[in-house]
Amino acid sequence: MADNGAESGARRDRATTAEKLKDEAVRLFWEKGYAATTTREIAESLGVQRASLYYHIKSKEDLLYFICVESLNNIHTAVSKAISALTDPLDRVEAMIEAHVVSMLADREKHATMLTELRSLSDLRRAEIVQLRDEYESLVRSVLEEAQDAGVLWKGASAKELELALLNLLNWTIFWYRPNGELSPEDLAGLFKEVYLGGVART
Amino acid sequence: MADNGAESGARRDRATTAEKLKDEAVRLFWEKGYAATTTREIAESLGVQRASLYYHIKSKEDLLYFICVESLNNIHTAVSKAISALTDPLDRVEAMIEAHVVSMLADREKHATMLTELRSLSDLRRAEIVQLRDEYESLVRSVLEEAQDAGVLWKGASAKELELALLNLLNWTIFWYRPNGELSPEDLAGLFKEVYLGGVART
DNA sequence: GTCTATAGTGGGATAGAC
DNA sequence: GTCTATCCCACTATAGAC
Repeated sequence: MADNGAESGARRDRATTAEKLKDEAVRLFWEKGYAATTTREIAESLGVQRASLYYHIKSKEDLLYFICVESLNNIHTAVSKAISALTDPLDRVEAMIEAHVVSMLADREKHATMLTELRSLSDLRRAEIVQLRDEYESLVRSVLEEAQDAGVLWKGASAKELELALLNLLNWTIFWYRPNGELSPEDLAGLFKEVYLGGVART
Repeated sequence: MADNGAESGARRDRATTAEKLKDEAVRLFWEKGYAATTTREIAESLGVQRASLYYHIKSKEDLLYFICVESLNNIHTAVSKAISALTDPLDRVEAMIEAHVVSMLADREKHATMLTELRSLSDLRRAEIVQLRDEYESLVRSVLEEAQDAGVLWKGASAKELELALLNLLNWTIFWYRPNGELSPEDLAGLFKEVYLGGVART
């Protein structure tokens, strides 16, 4: 019942203050944006004084940075794992879509914050996150390219173009998905697989 | 009367200070985010003192509000116009995709700001913008639904689901499109039409 | 590990001259 | 329509007691 979101209520109760801090930060960053979220609000949500935060973190930017790293590691791991046991190229594409959508929506606030607040990081840290993101996108592209080479995906566009179109189709979901809405992450993954692979025209 | 209907290409050179102010604001809002952009920066970019801004606007939020209204009016008008002369349901879907992509990318910063900074508006103004957005989305949905009714689009998903999938595919483009990149807005519209209508699987 | 208190900076907006 | 000068507030982060 209270088990919505990626991390169960039970885990949250046992979480260290540092972990609760990160959970609260990601919630507020997604709700209001990084720049508009104040350390005062984060402290209030946790029921501690502002100064106490700085025992756990060095700066507000630390929170954003760790959120971005975790987000990309999580989705990269989830997708790698989902396709690792499969050999059929089209099966791998479908498993990738499913894992991407389910992982992204299970940890929706974290992924959304990573995808939209990159610009708020310092140059150095932003470059690090962009590299992690590029590595993940390379994985996606290679799975699509293998399917093209196997002759089961359209070759009228480059693998890069197929990757851009696929990530377009999947990622925008974070802006309108609601955990208690009509469509589950699995429903959405199914819809996107149909649309991406089969198209919607019926003549 | 003298101001009426000034939408020409030479508009920028003759733009009033109020118009230049809005142009500069949208550039900065998209680059750094609304909350992270200061009125000091906007004034500096225009080469005026901070206080001078307040002759033209009542508050910083005014700028965001007017940007959002313009953005939605522009894309709604562009798409309405593009489909108005067409009767074939599939032609209308294709023209809608083309007009949405070209309009969105021609005015990229404005649309991107509207789509990502809605949460920074006051409750009242946000509700107004959400309604404008809903009206545009209804137009998109009705075009898709007519094509379903005509038997030329897949009926395995609701018109609402087809709409969500289509806007996903198109809108995320604002995050990676670069005006001087390899792909023109027309190229991208073509790619998205192929992917959305025909799918990418080839068995 | 959390507290009280505050330093130090930068923010949006206004008053009134020209 | 733009200027100089300034108010007042909110922000991040730190110092040092407990």
